[in-house]
Amino acid sequence: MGRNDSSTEALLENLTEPQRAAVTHAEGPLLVLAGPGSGKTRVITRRAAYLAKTVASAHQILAITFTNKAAREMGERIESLDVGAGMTVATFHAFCARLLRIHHDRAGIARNFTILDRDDRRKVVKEAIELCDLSPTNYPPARMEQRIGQAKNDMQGPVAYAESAFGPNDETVSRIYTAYEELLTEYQSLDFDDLLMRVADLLQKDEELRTQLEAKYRFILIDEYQDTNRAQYLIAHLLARDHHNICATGDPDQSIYAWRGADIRNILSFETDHPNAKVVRLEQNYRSTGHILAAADGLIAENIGRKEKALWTENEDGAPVRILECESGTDEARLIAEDIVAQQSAGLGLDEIAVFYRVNALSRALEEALRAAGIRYQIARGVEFYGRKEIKDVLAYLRLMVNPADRVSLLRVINTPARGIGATTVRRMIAHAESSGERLFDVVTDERDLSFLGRSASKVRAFGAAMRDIAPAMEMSPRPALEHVIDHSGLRAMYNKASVGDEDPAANLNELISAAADHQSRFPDATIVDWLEQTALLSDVDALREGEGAVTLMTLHAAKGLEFPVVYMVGLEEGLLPFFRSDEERPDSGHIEEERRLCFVGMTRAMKKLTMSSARYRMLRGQTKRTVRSPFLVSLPDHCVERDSQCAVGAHSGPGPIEGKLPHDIEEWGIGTLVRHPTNGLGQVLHLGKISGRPKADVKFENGHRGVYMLEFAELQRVDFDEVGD
DNA sequence: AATATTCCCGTTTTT
DNA sequence: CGGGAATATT
Repeated sequence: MGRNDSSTEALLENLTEPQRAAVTHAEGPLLVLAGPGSGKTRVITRRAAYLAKTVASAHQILAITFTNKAAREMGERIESLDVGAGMTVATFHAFCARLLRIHHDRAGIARNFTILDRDDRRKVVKEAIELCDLSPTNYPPARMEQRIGQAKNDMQGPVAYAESAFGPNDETVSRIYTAYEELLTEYQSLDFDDLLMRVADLLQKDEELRTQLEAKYRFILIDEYQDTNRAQYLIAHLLARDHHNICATGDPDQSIYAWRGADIRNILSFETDHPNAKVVRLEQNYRSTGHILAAADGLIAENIGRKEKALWTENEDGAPVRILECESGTDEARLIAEDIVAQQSAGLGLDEIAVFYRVNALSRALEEALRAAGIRYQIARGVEFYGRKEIKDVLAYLRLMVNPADRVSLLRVINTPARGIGATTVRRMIAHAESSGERLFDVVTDERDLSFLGRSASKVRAFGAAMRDIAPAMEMSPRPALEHVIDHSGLRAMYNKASVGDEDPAANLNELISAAADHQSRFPDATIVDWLEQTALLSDVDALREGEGAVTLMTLHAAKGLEFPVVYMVGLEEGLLPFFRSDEERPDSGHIEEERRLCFVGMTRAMKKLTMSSARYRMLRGQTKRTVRSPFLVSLPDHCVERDSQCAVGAHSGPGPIEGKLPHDIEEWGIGTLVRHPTNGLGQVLHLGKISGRPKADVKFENGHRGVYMLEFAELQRVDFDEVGD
C-alpha cells in the first residue's frame, strides 16, 4: 500500500538484515528464532507498527506477550511509533478474560464471573476433596490442583479426564476434578487455566465466533512462543486457521515453563505446522559482553537435542564472569551487598543492578543484608501484595458485590470485620440454602426470613445491611468504588486500630487505592469488574517500577525478558540450581535441561557484569546443610570466568557438629555429595534410595568404578571441599 | 465465639 | 523457618 512512506522508512532504520526481514514479512506464517539480547522486542514492535502502516490497521493486530508489564511497554512503544490506537496487546490470560466477558453468553458463563486466585483455587479444591468424602491429608490439595491444572492446560475437561483415567488414583483425581468443576460453576468462577481452556474450547465449537475473530485479527503476533501450552497453541492456531498470518517469536533455549504445561514442541514444530513458514534467526547479541555470552553459551551447549544457534556478539569481552564461593548464605548476601556498595561508589545506579534466585526463600537473607547495608531494593512480588489479608478482604467484598454467587468471597467476608457470626451460624445458613435451593448470598441478605437463626439473625442482618451499603459502589469507577467499600464494609475502622507490629494494613489499603487510581488514569473507561480482573491477572514483575533507585530482586523465572547491566545469581548449588527435591524425582534429563535453560536465561539477562555465587553451607527451612556446588558452574568455559573463594579457611574443617547435626549424618547427603572410599578413592553420589528401609547410595568414582552402597555399612566417608583441596 | 497457643507440615518456579 | 490448622483457654 505504501502509504505514509517516510515514517514507514523510519521503521526500518538501524535494523540488521534478518531483523529487517522479520519486520517487513507481510502475509503468511513467520517464525522468529531469537537468541537472548538479539533485539527481538524491537523487531516485534517495529513489525507491529509496520503492519499497521502498510497492510493492516492497528485494530486488526493482536499481539500476545508473556506478562502485563511486557504488554504495557510494547503498547507504549508501538503507540510512540505513531500508528494509531486500537491494537490489542495483552497476555493470553488477559485476552481470554476479556473475550469471555464479551462473549459470556456464547461461552455459557456469567458476565461477572470471578477469576480465582491461587489461594481461592486451593480453597475450592479442598472443598471438592471434602465433598468427595476424602481427606485433604491423603489427597493434598496442592497435588490435586496440579493434576487438574495439567489436565486443563492439555484441554482435558472432567469428562475427557474421566475417560482417560487409568487406575484408582486417576479415578479419584477424576472425581475431585468433577466436583471442583461443579463448585466453580456454582460459584460462577474460573481459574487461570479455565480462561485459556474455555476460549480454546469456544473457538473450536463456535465457528461463527471463530470466523468473526479471525476476520477481526488479521495479524497475530505471539511472543515467548516456546512457553505456550496446548490451550494457548490451539487459540493461536484457531485464530489464524485460514489466514495463517501468525508470527511466533521465541527461543527454545529459553523454555522454562514445561512444569506448567508449556510444550517446547510448539515452537520446534512450527515449520511442520506451517510448511510455507518463513524462518528468521536472530543470533547476534547486542546485550551482553563477550565473556558473559560465551559462558552462557558454554552452559547451554550441554543440552542435547536442541536447535543449535550460533550466538555471537561484537561487544567487547568485558570482565570475566565471577564465580563466587561463600561460606554461608548470609555471607553470600553480605558479600553481594558489599559488592553493590562498591559498584555504587564506582558510579553505578542501583536501578542497574539485579539479584536472581531460584526460590523465593532465598530472598530473605538478601533483604536483610541489603537493609543492613542501607541499600534500597525492590522485590518483584506483585502477587504477594494482593495475597495480604487486608487486600484480599477488600477484594472479596468487591467480588461478592459484582458476583453474589462467589461463595469463597462471601465466606471470607461474612465475619470480617468480626460481626459475631461464627462457624455454627454459617453451617446452619449453608444447610438452609441447600434445602431451600437458594443461593447462600440470597439467604444471608434476606431480611425477612432469618428467624431460623435465632439470636444470630440480627448479626447476619448487620452483614446484609453492610452489603446494601456497599452496593452503590457497583456503579462507580474503580477508585471511588474501592474507597466506598473500604469505608462501608467496616474494614477501614477495623484496620485503623489493628496497626500492631511492623505490618501496616491501613497503609496497604491506601496503596491499593492508589493502584486503582493509577489504573483508572490509564484506562478512564475501566469498570470495577475490569479492575478486579486486572488485579487477578497480575504477575510478579508487573509490580516492578523503573527509576526507583533500587536494586531489583526476583526469581529466575520472573527475570525472563528483562535485562540489567549488573546481575548476581545466588544459590548455584546442587539441588537448588538445578533444583530438585531430595526424595522423589529420579534424575530426569528433561528436568535438568529445563533447569539449565533457566540458568541460561538468568545469565543472559546480564549486560556488563555477572556474578554467580554459591554457599558451602546453606540454611533452608530452618536447617543448615553442607552443599555441593552446582554442576552448572563446572560447565562454564574457563577462559571466560574467574573463580573467587571467599570461604573462611578451616571455618568448618573440624569434625565438630554443625548446628547440632553431625556433618556426616546421612540425612544430609544429597545427590552430588562427594565421598571417599578406601579402595576406589573419590566419588560422587548419583542416586540415593532405600533398600528395605535402609539408605543406599549409588556412587560413581573418579577411577570409573560405580556401585551401590548401604550407607550405614559401607566405608564411605563424606568429603567436604576443603578436604579435596580444589 | 473469639483469641491464644501449639504443633505439624511442606519444601520450586507462575499466568 | 513460617504459615495454617487444630487445640486450649477465656
